[in-house]
Amino acid sequence: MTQDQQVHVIIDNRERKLMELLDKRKDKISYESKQLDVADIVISENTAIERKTGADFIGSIMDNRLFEQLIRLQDVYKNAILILEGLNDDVFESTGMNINAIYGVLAKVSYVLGVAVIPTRNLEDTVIVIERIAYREQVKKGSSVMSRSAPKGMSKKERRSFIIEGLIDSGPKKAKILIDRFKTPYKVIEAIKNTEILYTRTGNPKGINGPLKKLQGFGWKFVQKNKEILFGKTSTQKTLDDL
Amino acid sequence: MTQDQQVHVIIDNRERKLMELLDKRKDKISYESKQLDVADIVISENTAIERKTGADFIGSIMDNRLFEQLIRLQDVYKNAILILEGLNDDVFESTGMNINAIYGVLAKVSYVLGVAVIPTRNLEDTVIVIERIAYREQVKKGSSVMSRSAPKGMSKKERRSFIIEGLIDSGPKKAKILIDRFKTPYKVIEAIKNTEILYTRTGNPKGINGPLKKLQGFGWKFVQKNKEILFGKTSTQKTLDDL
DNA sequence: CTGTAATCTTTATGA
DNA sequence: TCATAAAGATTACAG
Repeated sequence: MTQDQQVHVIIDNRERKLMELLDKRKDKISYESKQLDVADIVISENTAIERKTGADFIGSIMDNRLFEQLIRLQDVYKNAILILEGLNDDVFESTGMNINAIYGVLAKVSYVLGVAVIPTRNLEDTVIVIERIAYREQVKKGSSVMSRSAPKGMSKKERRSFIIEGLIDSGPKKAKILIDRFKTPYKVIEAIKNTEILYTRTGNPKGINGPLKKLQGFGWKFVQKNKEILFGKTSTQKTLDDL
Repeated sequence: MTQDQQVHVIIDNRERKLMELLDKRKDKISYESKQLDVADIVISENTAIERKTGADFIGSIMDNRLFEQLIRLQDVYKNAILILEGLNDDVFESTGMNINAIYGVLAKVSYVLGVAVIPTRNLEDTVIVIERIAYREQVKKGSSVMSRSAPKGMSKKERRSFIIEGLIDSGPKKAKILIDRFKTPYKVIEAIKNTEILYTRTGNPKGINGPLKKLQGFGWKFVQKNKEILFGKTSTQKTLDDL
């Protein structure tokens, strides 16, 4: 899969270094530069990022600007993200600030305020994070691929897709299509059962006929494999009988 | 802010090193050790922490346990916190994992899943974070501590057995019984379809009748739940027809 | 989770 | 119509 879809973000015009790095990734991500007064990077209507280096972070704690900034960020954008860049030993040591206080703030930001905190090592990594978030927000929105292990908070539809995914030879995409069309796993299986493989006169599989016919993405291989899995059949080869 | 009040937490009994460090801070924080199945540190009824070192973090991404763990954590405790301990250069370099993947996971955990991520440099710092969070929960907010035998997720060891496991109320053992008896997934589903729930004269479920009757461990709850998932509504309430 | 390879479906094209 | 090739999409697997 080549995910060459471009994403687009808005960068505060003071983030020069960041823009330089983004220029090197023009094929993946494009940006426009603006004067922003609440965030450093805007991903979408709902999502924006505040970027702080370790020193910035400590500094903004000291002069009490941090919470003001983050609260404003949250006020404007539903998904407020704080990228903490290069919060390493040096920063902890070079500042006269109490370590307890630093972690107290971190705890408050992430779990009381509810701001998503993402630590990065440097600006290069920050670019990666921006790209990933933008990709998720702009391209992958709504293709929730659930991991095969959480049969708990799933809705009935999700659970059915999940069952189908395990029951037949398919991934999440096809499973969803099938459940959307046939509603229940049993109906899906019935549909597969009632779908026939068409052969050419010379005996080569050509296509399918039946309930799955009108759906996109389901061909004779799919039917053959799943019939084998579900019903144990092996040879559906009826070449000469039809004549 | 000097905290005179003691705080109390529950630590999973495998976290020996952590307990050693906590022992040195007896005046600030007390703890009890338990076998926890969903978190590493429990702060209060609503708040619990999963602690992962950099290597743990990468490892749990690779074998897909991370999201399962975090979703369960979130499911049990309203405030789910992930402490990322020592996620430094070494970790990034020593693993063959793609950096994009690592940051993709971080982004998903913190801003899609909504788990509070707090980076620390080492175990000592982790202790500080635990203390700060406990202090906030217990002293500042006056919330009570104490345990809560967490609802266990079904013990699925090797999830690689058979596809019937996708059925809602079936782990490996039941799946094996069903396959042993009915051979193919389709036959299993047919068997469930053909199994009726028996009701008392007053309309309460009593037992089952049909293919699953003679198998051990399959009752009306199993049939009811799975019929609903597989076939949709189950108005199989036929109490008087049989008379 | 991401990136790449493998697999499958569909469309296009020539026999 | 059939067979093959190319293109597009999805799934499988490794890191």
